[in-house]
Amino acid sequence: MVKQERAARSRRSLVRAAAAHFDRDGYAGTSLSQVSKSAGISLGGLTFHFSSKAELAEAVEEEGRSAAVATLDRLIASPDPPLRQLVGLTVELARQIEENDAVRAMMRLARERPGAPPWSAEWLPVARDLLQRAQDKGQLRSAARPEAVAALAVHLVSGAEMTARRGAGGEAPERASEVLGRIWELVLTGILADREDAAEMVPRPGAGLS
Amino acid sequence: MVKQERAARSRRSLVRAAAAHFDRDGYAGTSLSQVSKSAGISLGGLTFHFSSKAELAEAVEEEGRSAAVATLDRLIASPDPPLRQLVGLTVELARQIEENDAVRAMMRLARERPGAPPWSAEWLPVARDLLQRAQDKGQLRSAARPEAVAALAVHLVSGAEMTARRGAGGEAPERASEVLGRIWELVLTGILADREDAAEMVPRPGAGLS
Amino acid sequence: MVKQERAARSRRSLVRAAAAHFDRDGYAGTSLSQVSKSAGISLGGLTFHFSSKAELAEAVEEEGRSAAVATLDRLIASPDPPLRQLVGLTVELARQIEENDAVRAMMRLARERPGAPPWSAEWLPVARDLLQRAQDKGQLRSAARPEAVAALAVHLVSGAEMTARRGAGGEAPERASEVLGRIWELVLTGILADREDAAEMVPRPGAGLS
Amino acid sequence: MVKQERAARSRRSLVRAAAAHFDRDGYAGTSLSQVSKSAGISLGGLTFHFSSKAELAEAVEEEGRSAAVATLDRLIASPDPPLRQLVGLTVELARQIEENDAVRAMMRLARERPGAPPWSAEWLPVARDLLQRAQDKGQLRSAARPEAVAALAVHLVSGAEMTARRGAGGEAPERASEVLGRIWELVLTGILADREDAAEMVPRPGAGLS
DNA sequence: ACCTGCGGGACCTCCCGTTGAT
DNA sequence: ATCAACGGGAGGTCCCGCAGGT
Repeated sequence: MVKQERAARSRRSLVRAAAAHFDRDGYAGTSLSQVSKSAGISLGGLTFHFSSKAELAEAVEEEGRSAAVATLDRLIASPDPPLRQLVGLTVELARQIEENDAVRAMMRLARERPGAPPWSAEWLPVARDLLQRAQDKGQLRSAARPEAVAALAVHLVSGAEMTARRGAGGEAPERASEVLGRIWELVLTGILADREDAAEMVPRPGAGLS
Repeated sequence: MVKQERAARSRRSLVRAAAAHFDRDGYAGTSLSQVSKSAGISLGGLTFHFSSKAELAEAVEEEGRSAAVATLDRLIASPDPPLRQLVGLTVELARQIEENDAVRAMMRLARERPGAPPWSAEWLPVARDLLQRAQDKGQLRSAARPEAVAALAVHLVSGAEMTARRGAGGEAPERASEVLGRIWELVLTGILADREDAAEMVPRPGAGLS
Repeated sequence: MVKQERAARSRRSLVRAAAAHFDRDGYAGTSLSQVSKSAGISLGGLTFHFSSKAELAEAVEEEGRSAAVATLDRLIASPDPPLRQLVGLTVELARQIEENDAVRAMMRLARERPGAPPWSAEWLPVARDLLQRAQDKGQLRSAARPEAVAALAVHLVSGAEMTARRGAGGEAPERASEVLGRIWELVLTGILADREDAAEMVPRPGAGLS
Repeated sequence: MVKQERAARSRRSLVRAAAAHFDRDGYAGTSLSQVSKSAGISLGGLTFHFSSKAELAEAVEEEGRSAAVATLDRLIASPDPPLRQLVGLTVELARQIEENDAVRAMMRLARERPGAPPWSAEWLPVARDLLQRAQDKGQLRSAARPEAVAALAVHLVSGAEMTARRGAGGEAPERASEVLGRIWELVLTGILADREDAAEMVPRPGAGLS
């Protein structure tokens, strides 16, 4: 019993240390010896818990993923209207990205590891569902097709991750979640003073350099 | 003369091969021997041109950066209105990201290498200037402050990079630049059917989980 | 327990093999792969015990130094008169130099490695002390100042090292310690038949080519 | 003609630079690129003059050797008595060792390069001859056999080299040639106050640790 | 004839991820 | 859960050709 408790604590501290390293240095840039040193566990001990580097990375991914989906689950349980839920979902995600090493590590690992499923697969279906319901309730402009808004959401979350990652060393620690909130206000109502101009603002695909 | 020509060709093929590897595997995940093999140049030859991995990475960054700024320079020379220029700028950037290994590699390296200036420093000032002029001409809604729109643009370009990167292995080769175009159409005119609802869609910062 | 024993044996055989190589080829001329091969330990195993070449060299130096000072300690514990102790000290040192790879390697490494303290610092103070006592007891000629005799001892030990080193490959395996003994007999009593001639035998410093 | 002059100058500056490096870092520790940089000649140029590192080392050895034998030749032409010539010979050698990079490099290379003839082969015959003549003239004590004195001379020159080499970085730049002079004064007349004690000062060979 | 730019591999030191013996 | 050892590359350097210009 006591042994198992100690083992669980070791495992947790290994995952936590690994998350920090994977987040900062990526998969290839992280060495197991660094992780074991940060966690205060011998390299042999690390091997006992995770028999390979890939396995450790998967544990970190799992940790981050579950933290993120826990947030999602809490949010979609709220009684808010669907569109607000979508916005809240991305903003909360951004907050997790800012504050949780494992979440950032998970996103980075999902990108860098070959064959891993993209992280957006976890929440995109939810987002699409919310948007469908928003459309059904007439909250969306007719031109705003759910699929396009979902793509927008993906782009914004990507941007939030970059903002959070860069902000760590910058002098202006602007919070990614707040930036994202301001962007949503903008996006929801639109940028143009005159909506009629929109058509000629976007270059036609394949048109080359105007 | 002949020598210099051959040297220049070798150098170029090294940079090209390195760009592909850095793009795919990142800085730490790329080995010089792989690069030299891909380029068909011996490791000694690589060392002659680039005395360290960091130097090679800098050359790749420079290559990608100059390709990108060349595109920017061409765009801002057009007589289009500023807002359209901004949209075109991001869309053309996305196209470069799709098509040019070196540009993708440059963006990735700029993130992964410590101490490197963020790539957005190159085009953000231009974007801010365009937005200021758009505001002066009354093209922006009063609520759309230039700084916020610039932040939006950064997020969208980040998202375009991720889209382009993921698309490489996916089954749906959706072009990042086209996706970006559709997103801009959405964003310019807004998402909400009723603009009055915007205020209550975005959670107040610091409010926690609503 | 058994593990630690095996580890100690591995370590020792590494140090022994390294001593032979450092002695023969010097610091820069010795490669770790050669050492690991000679010791019958894989290169990775070597790295486990000594994380760098410098660290291995230090272990070899320490090994040789301790062997030498052990000899010194045994000698100065004898009841012999001081001058005889000094002679015995250099002769025993010469014997160590002949027979012990680590001692030779230590002396060579102490010369070749930048920043390392010269080996003579270890025994010169002892020699000076012996000479001072010899002078106090009236065993030295008045012209033989302790400092000068100490310098002579240093020269002779240097010469013994060279003799031992060259002898390894020569056809005349003359033992350095025996040669040194004969030299001391000579030096103690002097070379000249007529001591009065000494003054005009040595060129005055700064006189150039007489 | 002009070409050849320039070539000779290049060659000389290469040898000079190489001497400094070989002296400081030894054969294995010296890289051709460093030498070429110090000499201000391209690496290809170096290869033109010396087609291999060994060849360059031989040129340096030759340079140092000829400088040393020139000194010897000048000395043995003097009308001094033989013993004084021997002393002068070693002292002048020490002076060369102090002042001439190539001489120091030559001595080091002669030790480090496998198969090279020992440098003492160059002057030992001369020394032996001088000692024989000194004995014939009755200048030596009967116990001072020429062969033993020659061995002493070799030891002293070895010691002078070490003194010169170590002195470079020390705080007391004591000149090797002056130290050697004082040692000779000592050695010529002897160290002991009472010559009768000599027999019991030197341990019998093979006696082990007294 | 003299020198250089360019390129080729072999190797070196160091580190990494992993595995048995205990 | 550890200690000890392994083998495979990593990045980097080295010594050396060889085609070509001056």
